[in-house]
Amino acid sequence: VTPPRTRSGTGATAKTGAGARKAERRSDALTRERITEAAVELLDAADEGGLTFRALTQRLATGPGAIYWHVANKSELLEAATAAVVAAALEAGPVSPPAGPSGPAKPPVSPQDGMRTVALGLYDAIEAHPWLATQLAAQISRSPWGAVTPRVFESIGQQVRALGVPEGSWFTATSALLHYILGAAGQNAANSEAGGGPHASRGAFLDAASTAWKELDPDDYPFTRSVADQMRTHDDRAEFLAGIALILAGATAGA
Amino acid sequence: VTPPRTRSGTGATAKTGAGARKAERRSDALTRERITEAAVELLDAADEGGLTFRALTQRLATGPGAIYWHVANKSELLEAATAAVVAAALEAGPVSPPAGPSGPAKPPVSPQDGMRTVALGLYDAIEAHPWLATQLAAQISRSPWGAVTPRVFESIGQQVRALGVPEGSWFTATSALLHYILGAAGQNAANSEAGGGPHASRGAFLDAASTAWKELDPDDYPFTRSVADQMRTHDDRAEFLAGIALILAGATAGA
DNA sequence: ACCTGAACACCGTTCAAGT
DNA sequence: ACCTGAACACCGTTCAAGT
Repeated sequence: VTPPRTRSGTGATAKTGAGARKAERRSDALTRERITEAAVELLDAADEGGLTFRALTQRLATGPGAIYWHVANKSELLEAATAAVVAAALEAGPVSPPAGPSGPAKPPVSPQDGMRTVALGLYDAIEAHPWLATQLAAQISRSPWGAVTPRVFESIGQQVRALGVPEGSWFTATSALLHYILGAAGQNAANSEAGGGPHASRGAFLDAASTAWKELDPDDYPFTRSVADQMRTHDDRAEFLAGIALILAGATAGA
Repeated sequence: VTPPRTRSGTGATAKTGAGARKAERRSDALTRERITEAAVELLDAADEGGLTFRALTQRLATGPGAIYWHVANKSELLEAATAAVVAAALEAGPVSPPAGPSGPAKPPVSPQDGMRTVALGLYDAIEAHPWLATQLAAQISRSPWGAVTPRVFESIGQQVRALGVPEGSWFTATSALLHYILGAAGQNAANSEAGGGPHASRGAFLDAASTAWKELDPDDYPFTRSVADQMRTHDDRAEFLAGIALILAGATAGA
């Protein structure tokens, strides 16, 4: 009575129109991968609340029992969706994991470029899948022994090491970078999401926030007011990378 | 037909036994503060999932309609609970907000101590209320114009300024610190929570994680394996402060 | 082995009705 | 103005039954 535990696929992000797709083909068998793929699509379409066993059964043209045969419960499904998206985001990075039987030896990248690649890979994945930041954070703190945590930690950590951070600070620096990446990218994703379109009302969103900040009480909020413009005018990607650079400066300074 | 919008109280964390309390007194009127207080208690007792309108009505000895008269919906209730706990955590800090008609002038604190006080205030609040990290992160990214975001941002930012960080880096440094604090404290809270007791099986939790990390494939996970011990043996509070110091070192270095 | 779908115990929210 | 509580539309999950 043990369900099959197939390894989670890597490329589970099949792009489709955001609209609800009607029940379609169902000639091929139901697999853990197909379920995970559908889960990712539902999460992308309607964020957190979009993933429902009802919606899932409709999209896959089955009953809930069929899904529960492949997946233990909803949180396992969320873990699988997270793992799939993270794997896809990280495999393009400079630390490509299995590497095969030694391919044609990629050109070496500078440590700075390596770090940027990893950080932006996660940044872009979170922008494409806004639910990812929350899920990743939850999974990392809830089960550090899971598959996802070491995968992310390793990718960042290898860059930390390559950049010459002293060994005593490896854990601290990697943790700081990890938390910053998730937090900043998550915030950016929320900004991008506001208003539906990827860039439609993003400016309006930031304008509203900036304006609200400038209307705060000058006595209680002098700092926030003074920084309101800095927040509205910045380029998000550049700002994100500036944060990475700032942390790395601290990590290599000896701390 | 507009419900009253009383200002959210500051000290809403009334400590009570963790067990479910039976329906009690109900002589006094229902207020937004009393509802928020009960919400915080339910969240503390059973994390995220513990806050339910059913549980809330039972604890307050009312029907759901009564609660909906004071509070628009569940997410507003979560916002209020977050705001109350954050206010309590921050009011002890070095930047005490209204300050009254200039009291007896507190002894000046060094910028380093000020930063530590603010950071540890949030750290402790998150450890006492593990749901806080997620809620705060969600609220900060979803509505930067809300009441909570500027409150937290200001507290951290004033310390950043006091520490002599160049103005061009204020926003970046404050963001990095904020995300680090939420992430690291959230992770610590999850560790503490594992096993119910505050310190009961925390060691076991970290041991399990550390052991799992050391059993990873040496080819794919050299870095994670090498820091497995660093993660198990560290003192959490010291590690947390080391992260703060690391980011500040980067921020003051010129970045 | 794999799938079906009715059923169960919940949940947030509404709203006519009371005081 | 404030509260009651039945009702609604959902949700995750189970499980006897089919193939």
